Amino acid sequence: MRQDNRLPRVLHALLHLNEMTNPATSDQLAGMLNTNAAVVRRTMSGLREQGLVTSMKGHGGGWFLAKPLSEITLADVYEALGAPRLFALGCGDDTSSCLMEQAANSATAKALQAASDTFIASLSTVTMADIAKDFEAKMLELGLPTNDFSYQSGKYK
Amino acid sequence: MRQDNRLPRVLHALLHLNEMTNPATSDQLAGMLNTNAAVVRRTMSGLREQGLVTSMKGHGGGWFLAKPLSEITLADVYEALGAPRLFALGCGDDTSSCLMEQAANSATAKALQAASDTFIASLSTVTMADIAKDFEAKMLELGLPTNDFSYQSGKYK
DNA sequence: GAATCATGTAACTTGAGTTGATACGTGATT
DNA sequence: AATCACGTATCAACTCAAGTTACATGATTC
Repeated sequence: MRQDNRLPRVLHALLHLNEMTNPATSDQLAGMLNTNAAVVRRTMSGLREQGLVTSMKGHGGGWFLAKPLSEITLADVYEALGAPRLFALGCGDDTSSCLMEQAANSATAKALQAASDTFIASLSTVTMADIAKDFEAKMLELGLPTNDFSYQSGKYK
Repeated sequence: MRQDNRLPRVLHALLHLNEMTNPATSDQLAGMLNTNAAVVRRTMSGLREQGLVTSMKGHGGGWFLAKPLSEITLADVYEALGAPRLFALGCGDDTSSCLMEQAANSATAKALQAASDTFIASLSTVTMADIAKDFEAKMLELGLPTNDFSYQSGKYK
């Protein structure tokens, strides 16, 4: 399967939304994320349904945060995306009548379950605000003004 | 992407090999794993290279264990398969010049790394012999003789 | 109220990678 | 010499995110 990059993508989008004063259109976000508007709408729709962001139609419309980043954990975002399949690995078919196969599948499933638990737990401990803080720290480190978001030739400033 | 079931499949195969007195042909294993001989050969080739199993050509040839199950951990098997990609999720493109994207990708990567570490650690603590023991326990529980491996109409006995 | 902007959504194509299937070469046994 | 079985290459099938296009709907502006 091709890689599913929706999670890091949406995290990226939320960071940008946090820095904007006006709603960002799907086209603007698409430019930031190097994709197109339809993908943005499709991907962000889950976040809207979960109340993480709001979208408005018409002139001056677009996307904006529905709550502060400090109240959004990475786990919230992952869930809002529909908790997409985490693993490329499967644990076999559980309908087999072979006891050996059941034992093999069960052993695989246990390891995957442990990994999944760790993943969710890891996401739960981090808020979007934490990521924003990391970003700002790096900006300072590079000697850049933290209010300059013209990361690519000022294209989206 | 389609799910990668090589790990549970190979575990299943190893359990069967452990119970056989003669080498198992690829065709026999294919029957046990509900696939075909070419897939078996392809999938098992990594295990042969890592010295977990041996294969012999010609009359009476086939696959057999190169070491006892107690000396094979699930991590060994996973590595022998080439440590196939674990996640369906990606952590984004790390060549981006956008610091926000880097922060988003980094946060995703951390969670994936933690999950991967847990997965490998979990695999490392279990040997194939442990799985075989689980299997035998279930056989006893069901009141079946532990030396009866005719799990499907005695087809492979 | 007409034009424009922007979301909402559907339909189709593309791309990556395991799996399934077939074929054929090579070595070992009888 | 015939047969068995592995070793390997090739090709099609299937899955699902991502890319793309198109069009309907609603909100704003003039």
